[in-house]
Amino acid sequence: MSYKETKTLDNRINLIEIENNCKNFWETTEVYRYDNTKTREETFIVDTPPPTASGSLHIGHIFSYTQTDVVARFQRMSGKTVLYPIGWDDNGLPTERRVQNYYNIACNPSVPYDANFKPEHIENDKSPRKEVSRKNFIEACETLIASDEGVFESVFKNIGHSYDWNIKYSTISPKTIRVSQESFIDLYEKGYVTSVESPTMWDVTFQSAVAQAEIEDKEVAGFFHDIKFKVEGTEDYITIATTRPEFLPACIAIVAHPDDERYQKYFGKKAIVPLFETPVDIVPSEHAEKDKGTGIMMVCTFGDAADVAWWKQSGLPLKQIIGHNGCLMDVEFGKGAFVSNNPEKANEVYSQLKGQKVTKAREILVNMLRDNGILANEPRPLTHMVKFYEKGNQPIEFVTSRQWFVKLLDKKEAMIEAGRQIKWKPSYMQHRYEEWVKGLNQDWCISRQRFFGVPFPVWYKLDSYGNPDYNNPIVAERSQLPVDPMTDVPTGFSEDMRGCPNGFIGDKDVMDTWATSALTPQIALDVVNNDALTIPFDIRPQAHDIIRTWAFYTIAKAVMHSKTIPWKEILISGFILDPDRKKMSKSKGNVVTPQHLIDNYGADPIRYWASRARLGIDTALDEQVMVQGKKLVNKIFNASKFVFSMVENSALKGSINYESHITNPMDKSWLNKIEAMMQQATSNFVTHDYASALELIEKRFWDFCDYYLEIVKKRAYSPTDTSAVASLMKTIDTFLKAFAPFCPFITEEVYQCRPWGNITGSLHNTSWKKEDDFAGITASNSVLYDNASIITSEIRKAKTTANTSQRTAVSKIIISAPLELQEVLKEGIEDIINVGNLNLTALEFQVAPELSIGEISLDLEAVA
RNA sequence: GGGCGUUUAGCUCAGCUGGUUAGAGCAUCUCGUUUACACCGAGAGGGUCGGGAGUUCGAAUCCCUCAACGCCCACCA
Repeated sequence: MSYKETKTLDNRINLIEIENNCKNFWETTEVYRYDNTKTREETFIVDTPPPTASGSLHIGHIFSYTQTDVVARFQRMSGKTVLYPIGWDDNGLPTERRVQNYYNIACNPSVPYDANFKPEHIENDKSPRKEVSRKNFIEACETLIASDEGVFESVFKNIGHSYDWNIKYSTISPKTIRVSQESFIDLYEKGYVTSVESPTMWDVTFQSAVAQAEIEDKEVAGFFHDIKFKVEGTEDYITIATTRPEFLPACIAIVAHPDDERYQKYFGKKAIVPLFETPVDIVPSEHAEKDKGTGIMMVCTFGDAADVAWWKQSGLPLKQIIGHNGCLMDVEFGKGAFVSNNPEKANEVYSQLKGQKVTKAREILVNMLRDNGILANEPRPLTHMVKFYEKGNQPIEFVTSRQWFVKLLDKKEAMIEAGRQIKWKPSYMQHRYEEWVKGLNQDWCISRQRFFGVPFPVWYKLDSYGNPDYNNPIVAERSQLPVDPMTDVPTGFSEDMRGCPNGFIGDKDVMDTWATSALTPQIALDVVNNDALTIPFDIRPQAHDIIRTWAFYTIAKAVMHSKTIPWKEILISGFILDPDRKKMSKSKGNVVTPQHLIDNYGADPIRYWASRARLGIDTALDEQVMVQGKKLVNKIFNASKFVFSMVENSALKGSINYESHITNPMDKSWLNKIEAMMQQATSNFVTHDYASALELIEKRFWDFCDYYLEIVKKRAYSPTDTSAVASLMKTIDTFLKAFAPFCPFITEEVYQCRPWGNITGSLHNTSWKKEDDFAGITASNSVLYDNASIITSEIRKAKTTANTSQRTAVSKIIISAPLELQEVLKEGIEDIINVGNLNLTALEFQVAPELSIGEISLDLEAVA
């Protein structure tokens, strides 16, 4: 497979054609294929983030993923084989939500499977959501992600990311499910994971448990309600301020600060919950603060996280009133924990609340309080922060349910230590990680009451009454994996025993999506199946918003599974902000999609834009930088074309020996700068500072176009010269490699059309730099070239000042310089005369003892 | 309330192991050019480096302090 038929550059640049040729060439010749036969030392491993495949990519993805690609490309050209997998994070709630909306269906596990059901997308479908079986729902998810992922794949290919597409995975594939279930079993066997019945943060919209990392605070308007509680055995009332009066029926205690003078006399007494006539203890507790509200508060099960903590240490019975759907459950006063002095009245009041949503119940209850004169005054408006599930639109509630938890709180030290062994770039990002770990106050709830995810490889035995024995789960054997306990059967049982007394049931929950994506290193290793490779990987690239989730959970799992770190370095990219410096997000509606920018500017210019940004720095979207990139790409094309024409014109073609041809001091002086550039760029790249490398290379490249090329072009066109032409060839070759990680398309095009040397494969499989690249062809310094460029600049300035054309001949130049410098300059006299458009006689040197080497002063005479 | 970051030309950003006159691109203005490139070239103007105080022979760079903005966390009766 050759790159293209005619190996010449077009007269004008055609980016679309170039991009298509490259994509085709790279794919058919497998330029980016990972070599599975190499050792760990010969391999560079990237723990690529699997993007959430539901929905669309935004320009921020392209930004950060391109930065990683630049790093990976450098490593590849440095002789490593690069394990650079790509995957899709397609399990979990985002996909379910998208599927629900796209096909207008909802999953109802009690509906039977319909083999003929085909999900269909109808624009603006207003009909009621069709309920389908769990299996039909999962199939619909699979259908939609297949097409979403196709779109992602083509964008990534269009932007030139060098993934090995053979190493592609998805987090819902059977292989991944096996890895994830194996992880669960390992943690279970180590005793790190347990199932616990306890109050959990619960999203009532999705009716699922959620984890601390998925919580987002939102500012919400609400009211303070001042409610009067009678103190039993006295005529006194105490006023309690609450934002959640609907929790009155679930009140378990009244607390005030132990030092609070106002309430000392009530400690040990009971307060009567109004309307429900429930006596509750008034107790001293640090939980209350003297100067907040009225200084005295009610504890309910559960108004907030603090209530949960207080309840756990109180030993008091649980009064759960919020159901899984966010409505008030059916409870009966006078029974169990729901004590009342007047159960009849309490039940009468509660009957008006039950089945209502929280907000409606609050409204009803407040009206009843007002009507009964129990409000000390009218509700006072306030805005306060309320916890939401990050993808939900109703506040989370605390609901008691059975969930699987990974014990993390006892491993904080180990996780902080692991974080310290990883090199964070930028280094201050490690702070964020440590602060998060230190602030962790809950274990990791990994079960979700959803459908499209990794099932728990667990069943429960049923006793003779049909009750599940949650304390002794039947965990799948590793050889069985992957399993779906809802359809697969545990060893020793048969399908007809499912759901029957003395039989079994499957765990119907699925895992938190992070429980699987925290295994991306293990998933990648599983895909390539090479025993020589292990964690830690070389780099983990990711954005800073998911340090608390993805980075944290990946470290946690690596520590728990193998007591090691998952990667040596973590590269944190910044965000793309919209031009008003606001974070781009779907909810703000300011998301910019990448494909039209790629279409407008071309892939290389977009990559240039991404590569200019430093790690960790948030950057405003600025198309001016893409314009700059486009100019650079255009210049690479044109300068190369120009050099090609000189090469075609000269005798130098085929294989050349640079050392014997590059003899002119001016050329050697220039190549000294090129060699220095490559050395510096290499050391920048070694620390993943691609942006500094690019800055350096770009600066030198414009220097090349503006000065060196102008200085030597006359000589290069002369039939007797070979040095300038050879030097230009070496220069172009070097720049192509230098720009290759940043602008893979244009550099490949130019490389393939190069009229010299043997071209056997892709530029991107050539070597970035060899030890002896510049042996024998560079001067020991660049004084000659530096001064020649200063003289060139001065001549141009003089002509511009004289408002005359740059082609005008200069009649005389007097250069003042120390003698040593004059000697150096005389070695490049021919080029200096050419660039000034002078006669040989018109250049004069003057001795200037006050100047030192490297300094000149110039007198131009009579620009004619 | 805690942690972290940012603040440099009209805009987007470099520079910050302290050292000549603080840089680039875009934008603005002037001039030029059509055999590498109008997706062009040559040049010019434009900044008391967020404010204040300090260390130093010397500070955009180091220390302190204040402010604005952003992100994360906590509180949220």
